[in-house]
Amino acid sequence: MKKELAKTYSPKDFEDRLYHEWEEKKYFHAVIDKKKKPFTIVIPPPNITGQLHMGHALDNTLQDILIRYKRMQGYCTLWLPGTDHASIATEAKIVNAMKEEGITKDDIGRDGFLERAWEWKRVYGGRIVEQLKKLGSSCDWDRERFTLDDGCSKAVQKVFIDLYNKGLIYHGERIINWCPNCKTSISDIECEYEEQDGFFWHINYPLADGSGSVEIATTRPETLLGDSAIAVHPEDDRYKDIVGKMVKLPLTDREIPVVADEYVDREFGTGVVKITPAHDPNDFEVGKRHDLPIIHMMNDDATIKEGIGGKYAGMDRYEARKAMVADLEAQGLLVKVEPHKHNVGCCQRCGTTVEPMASYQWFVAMKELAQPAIDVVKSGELRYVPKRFENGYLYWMENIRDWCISRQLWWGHRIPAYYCQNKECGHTEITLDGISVCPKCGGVMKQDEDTLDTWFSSALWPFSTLGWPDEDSEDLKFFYPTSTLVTGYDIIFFWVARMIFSGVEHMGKAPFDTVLIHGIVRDANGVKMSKSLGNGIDPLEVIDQYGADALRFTLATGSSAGNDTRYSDEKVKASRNFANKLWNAARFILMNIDGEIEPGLPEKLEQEDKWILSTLNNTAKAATENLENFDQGLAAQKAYDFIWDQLCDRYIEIAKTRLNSDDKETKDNVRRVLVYVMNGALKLLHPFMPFITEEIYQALPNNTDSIMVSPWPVYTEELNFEKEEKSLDRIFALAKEIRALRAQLGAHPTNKTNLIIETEYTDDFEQGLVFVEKFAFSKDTQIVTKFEGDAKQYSQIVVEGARAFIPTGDLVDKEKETARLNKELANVEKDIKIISGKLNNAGFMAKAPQAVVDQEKAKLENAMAKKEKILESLEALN
RNA sequence: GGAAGCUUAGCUCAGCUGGGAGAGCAUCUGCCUUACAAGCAGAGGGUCAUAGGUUCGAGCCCUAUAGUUUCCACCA
Repeated sequence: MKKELAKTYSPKDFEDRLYHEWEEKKYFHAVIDKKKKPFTIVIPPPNITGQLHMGHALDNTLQDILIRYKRMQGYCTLWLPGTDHASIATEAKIVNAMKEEGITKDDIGRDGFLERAWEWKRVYGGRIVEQLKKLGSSCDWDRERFTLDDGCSKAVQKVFIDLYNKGLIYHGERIINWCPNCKTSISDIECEYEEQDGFFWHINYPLADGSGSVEIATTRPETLLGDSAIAVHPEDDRYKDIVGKMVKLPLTDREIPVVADEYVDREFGTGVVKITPAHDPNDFEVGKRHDLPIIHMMNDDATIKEGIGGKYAGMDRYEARKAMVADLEAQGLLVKVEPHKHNVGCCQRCGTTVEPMASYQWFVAMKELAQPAIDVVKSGELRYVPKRFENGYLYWMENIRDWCISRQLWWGHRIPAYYCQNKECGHTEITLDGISVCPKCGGVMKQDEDTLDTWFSSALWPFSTLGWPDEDSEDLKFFYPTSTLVTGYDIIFFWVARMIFSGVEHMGKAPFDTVLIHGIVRDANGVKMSKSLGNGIDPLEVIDQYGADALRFTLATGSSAGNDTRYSDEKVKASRNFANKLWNAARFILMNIDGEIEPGLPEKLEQEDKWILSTLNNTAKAATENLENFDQGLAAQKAYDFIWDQLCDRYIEIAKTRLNSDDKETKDNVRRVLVYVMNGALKLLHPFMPFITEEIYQALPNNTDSIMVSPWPVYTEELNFEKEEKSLDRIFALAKEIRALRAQLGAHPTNKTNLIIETEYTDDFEQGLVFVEKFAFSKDTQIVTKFEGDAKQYSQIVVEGARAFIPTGDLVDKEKETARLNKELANVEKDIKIISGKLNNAGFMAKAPQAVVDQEKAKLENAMAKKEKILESLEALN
């Protein structure tokens, strides 16, 4: 024996130890073996600002399950880990930390800031990695990457340049979402809409020729300062006459034209819209069509601009709104104010209301990139599990807009664009190598100050981490495309979609064949766990209390693909109890094998051995199918049911008789089966509960040092014992009936039931009978003799043709027994009615498959027999 | 405004291509049976949201309705 198991299950005592052992033995490390098929997962890189939360725990548990399963199946498995620099999130944290010290970014400058950022990474970047290890994640840490490391940065630069050269990245003025708090542009999907109660202000714009005024309605009166026109629908008869005229822009001395544009909805508001090209995407388009000036009226902190804003200059946008509305009212230009609900875009990061602004930024032209990314899903080259997530993906891709990728941040990949400072030259150079002298005019070149959207680098993750752009990288050749990507539905657009088009564009192949989508983790009340609500539960505390295995098992069985899962302590406790059950079963086996037992099965198998082996065999088959279908929860459940119900509650109980035998061979045989079945069960459970299964496996006799690298159980015909399985399942049904009867009769466990059995079954039942004697129904029942004498003196139980008789005596309460029998009689009669109804149905007889018909016929026969017996018994009682 | 998911036992959820409703927790009863009380043996509890339809047969397929959640769009 190699190892002792502690008396009580205490995961803390071995989880860390085993993890270190695995790491030392390099079990996580993928060594390219061309004889094997690769199976690769790239981790969704957690932010370096992050702390492990339940979402990570779920995501990584699912990945580890797949990886461990495939590793045992003999694939060359690589789970590639890493972290994300998380440009905006990290920068915000550092800025906040600096605030405490009373320092701003400008105080320390770009280099000083980056120094701090790297220091932050050094201190906190490893935190989440250590936390992932607590969970048991079998990542190849030798290949750990960081989105801002040299390799990834090189990939980013190359992609930028390639796309620029193909004309798919461009610099231009567009309406972007501006966060006045983060002081950077953000992409469309980083802008989250929130319904707010606002107002609709109706304002009169006087016609310049003095012939009256035009009433417009707006939710944002302060942007009036940036108006460059008002617009009406070209076919709106009400306003036909004013098109082309000028109106006086209130609160300013400007005059702006009335234009006609089909964009205007005649039904909405007054049918007249103020056009502010610099601060509204639709107005921007209208402005382009009518060649209107773009008037920027706000600074990057959302205060009103000097020079445009007049007396409002310097005011915050909401302050200005108040002041302007008051002034409009004073001038009699405010017609009315209506309450109005509308959606306001907010910064995903900080919640500040974003300001749509016309701005010069870098964009990725998406249309051309999107099409192949649509095709790979439509053709089935890449699939989502569950499939329904393909709809959202395709819709998004088909309606995609250009991606704003430049950020006014310092922490990130700096844009490799250099501009000639000589205004007459103005040359732009995009280059990997940096450049300080203009190749055209010899002037000074300066690099773009901006960095790239953090998702630009994560989009390349499946190949940048494997060595790209080095085409000769062995890792890249062997492991790309990767296999399964596991992530939550919340980042399909941010990340998955972008990886797909990037992979197709730069590698010519989709980056993975399957995207496994899971839901989010909610608390016991179904509320999304979040920092701000404070309802998050720290996975590390759960691990500390119940063990990583219990947490993993809970998360794996808690939901099916694509669906949210509710976390509750009760569930973890139940999982821990299961681990405890397994632990004790293992202890029992170890206690009884008493020295070395040869791994492998004995020559002679008893009926119950065949039953448990066959059941294990079928469980392996079913669980494997579940895993292949990405139904991890179902596979885990199968292992659970097998271990608890079949192995512990039945086989181990049965085995006790033989373990007590004086015959060495009898004893050894059952010991070997016990060890074999336990090993098999451990393997089926290992992907879900890696620690406890390893700890037990190492204590049991077997052929491999670690369960991690032992082969996955494969279904085999040799261990398929259908007859024994059926026969014993029938016996168990009988046992259940007997126990139920005993319970109803109030029999005390020490008061043994004398049991007499009669059956129409011959061979296998005779064997079953022998077995029943061994099992003895948990020692509360014993067989005294075969049936003889007057059936009327017995309570009886019928299970598919087998009958058991319990002598009526002190055990039987006459009234209770009569009631029980009457109830059973009613049930049987109901069954008979249903079944015969079916059999008399011409349609059923004509169309149902023969097997179903036969099944029904057998059921009817059984039920009829049962009815007879019950009637007999009732008669006997009275 | 558009789309998708969900509605099954008191609670949380499984139920594969249609063939007589399941688990865990909770509740109740009896047991410290020498691996495990984090356990064992039982019991109760469901017109599978509602109404139609297809079918010999529907929790499962179709249609509509209600409730609920989420995503997308964002007409000032």
